[in-house]
Amino acid sequence: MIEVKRSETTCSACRMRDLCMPIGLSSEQMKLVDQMVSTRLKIQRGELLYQSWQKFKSLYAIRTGFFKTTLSRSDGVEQVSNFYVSGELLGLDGIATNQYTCNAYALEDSEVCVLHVQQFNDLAIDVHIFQQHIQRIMSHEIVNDKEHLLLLGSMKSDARVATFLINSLSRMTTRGQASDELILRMTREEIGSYLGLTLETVSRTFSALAKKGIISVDHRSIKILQPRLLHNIAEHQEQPNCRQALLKAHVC
Amino acid sequence: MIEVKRSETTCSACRMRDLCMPIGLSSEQMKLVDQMVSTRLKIQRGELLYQSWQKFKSLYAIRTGFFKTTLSRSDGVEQVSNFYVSGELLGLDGIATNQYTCNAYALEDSEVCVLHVQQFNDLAIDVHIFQQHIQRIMSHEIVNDKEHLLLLGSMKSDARVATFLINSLSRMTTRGQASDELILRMTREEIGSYLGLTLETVSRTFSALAKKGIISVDHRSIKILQPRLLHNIAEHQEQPNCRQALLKAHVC
DNA sequence: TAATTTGTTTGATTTAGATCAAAACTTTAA
DNA sequence: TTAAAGTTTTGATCTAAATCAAACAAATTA
Repeated sequence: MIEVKRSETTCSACRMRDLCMPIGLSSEQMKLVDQMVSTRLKIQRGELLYQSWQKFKSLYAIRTGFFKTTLSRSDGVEQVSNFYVSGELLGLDGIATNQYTCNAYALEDSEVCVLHVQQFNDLAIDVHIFQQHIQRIMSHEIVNDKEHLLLLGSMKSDARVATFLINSLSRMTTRGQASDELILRMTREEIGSYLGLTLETVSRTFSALAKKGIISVDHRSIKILQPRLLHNIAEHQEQPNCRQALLKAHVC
Repeated sequence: MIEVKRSETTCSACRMRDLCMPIGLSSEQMKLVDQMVSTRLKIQRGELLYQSWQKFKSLYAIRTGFFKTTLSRSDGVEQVSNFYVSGELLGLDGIATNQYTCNAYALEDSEVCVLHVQQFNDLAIDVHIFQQHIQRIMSHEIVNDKEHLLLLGSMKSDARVATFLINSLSRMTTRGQASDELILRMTREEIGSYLGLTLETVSRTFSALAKKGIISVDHRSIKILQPRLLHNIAEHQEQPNCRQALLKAHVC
């Protein structure tokens, strides 16, 4: 990506064009977009960026750091719904009803660019390509959620954990350094909550995969030793378990 | 599938304005939108409207009928991801990658309005309000999916079934006739697939609710006798079960 | 540095819901 | 009208994963 020098007031590293902008905007339009994302925000580890039921005011592009979003049950207990890394966009769930429906927590000290929805709307009138791009990101979010639905609705615990590892790794590697090593930013409990499992089951599954030599686990550093086998486990649907919650595809 | 091309007489019941159009379009813009939804399509019970991996060509507004969407696992087995009633929009999952990611089946003889994506894009340039509206619908889809995630990740079987009944009823009643009676269009197996349960568990839960006098079940017709108690079951999170997959909210 | 809190692993036991099985009921087809 | 296929209910049994429990390791604080 080619860096275009821009006026001193702007936070160069957080411009939308660098984060997730598609080609197709004129420099005129670009200028408008850049004006919009001029606000940065630092969030400390453990802090809440936004909360369910708050008025939707902004989208947040993650500059650096790591976030989780959680869904609140009626009794106040929370389930992790997603993890977000730098370059990704937080807050899309707020567009529907003008209220956020998730809680977004920083899992490490982070920095975000703030896209105020007012500016955003004003801009959209001029820059429909930008809006189309947001639409694409939203559709991606839908696709991700559907995958997650499939995982929660039909996969066994070891397949869930394997899928989690594979996805985490690919998400890291697409954003820069490729490797077979994964540094987890979240606790076993948070992984469990995300996967619909208890923390003990997550831990046991890690141990079992390590014993088989498929991964090695050192605290929060996971090394994928046999990616092929890990994929098999993620994919594998055993015959006897095949009925659960699923529709006859005349496979089993 | 029977293609019904339209002459100059508009298919009044399927115009976007009637389905899901917000206020805010000029009659000029309205005219453009109407031109776009000029194609109708009849789909018979059991038929496929679109399929995972097909090229994304259109959105479909349901005029009459009832649909399910399913997600395909790598082994071909399918899980129900949602049900759609008349007035709702199918195909949004295709925008992200220009491929559908679900399979959409008609559960009864249905009719849809076709929104060709090409026209859709041409139009969007002129009618950004329309695009904003689509964005809202997409965000709603995200919110729904998140709710479904919460259900699959943390609710017990009886709460899942109760939630399903409550949501089904409210979805019906918002679209016209209010009542305490619900005609299910899908099999127990499809409900189970949607809820991450087996058909037997769904059936047993219906029976248990009926025995308690909370609902009455007559084949596919369900009457809600004690909505208050049904809500309790949907909401209720028992203390002992509180740990599963969930985060400390210092509630239990 | 020790003390405290927070997170992780591993083992023993329990259980909600899956699986297996079979009868009964509904719909479609012939 | 009967037959065949598809759907639903109910019962008996099994099992994957939850729960309970306890020791241990890391991180944080005093």
